[in-house]
Amino acid sequence: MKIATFNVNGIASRLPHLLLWLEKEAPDVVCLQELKGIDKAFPAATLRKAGYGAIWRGQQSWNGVAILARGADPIEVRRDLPGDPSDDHSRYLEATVGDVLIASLYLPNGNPQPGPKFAYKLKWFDRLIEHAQSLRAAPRPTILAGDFNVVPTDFDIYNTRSWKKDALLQPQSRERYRRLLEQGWTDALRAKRPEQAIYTFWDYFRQHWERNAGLRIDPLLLSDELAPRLANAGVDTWVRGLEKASDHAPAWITLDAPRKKAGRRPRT
DNA sequence: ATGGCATATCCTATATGA
Repeated sequence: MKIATFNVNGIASRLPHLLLWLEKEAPDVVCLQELKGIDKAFPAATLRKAGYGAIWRGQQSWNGVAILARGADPIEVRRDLPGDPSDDHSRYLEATVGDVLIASLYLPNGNPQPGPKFAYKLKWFDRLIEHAQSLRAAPRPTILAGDFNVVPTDFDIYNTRSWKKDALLQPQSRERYRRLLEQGWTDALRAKRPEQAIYTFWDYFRQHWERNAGLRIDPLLLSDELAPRLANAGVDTWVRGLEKASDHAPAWITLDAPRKKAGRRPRT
């Protein structure tokens, strides 16, 4: 089973890339972020023709998240992060696909900092930590995937020099990410490739892609029911190299089939 | 300290992103 997350930076502009990638890599479940369009503009029929059922929560111009499933329809569990009824950004969507609970999330960027946007980011992060804790309380295979807008450590960026004051590297952001992981989530790509420089974002400026000057900000977090099943993990960097690409590339994991429960084996 | 580029929209200009 292959599960991926991809910040498309505008699904209308990126639809050709999305379809090409789906066809080539055939992920079973996909979390999308930054749809940047209203619900009515979501290309559900086109994705259906490509073999994917979908749920989505759009928004005019900004944000927007979706969950796709190959040959299946994700069953929506929630479309809001709890904790602030006044928050109307489309940044969180949660569904079940088979026996897996999966969340597609787009954490606020938070720049410039300090300021109201950074305060919103930290508050949103606190709400995520609280909700994630409640998810951990249930014994169910769970994945949190998306654009977390945090560079977890200095190893997750090509060079910190011009990013020291950026919201993505602030101690407050990193401390929250660490606190989230401490609940018992496994950062799949880092767990699988502890010594490797892995990036999922290369900004459009200053030829960052050409220089592989990237950031790793699109993780997939696994609950402890799933961590032992982690088989492989990677980034489809070829998508970032396409003409008119998103500034993010899809990140993915593969999971082994669940182990048969001991004692349930039929006698031969 | 600024800007480089890309996207979307109330589009010869502005807001947002990371």
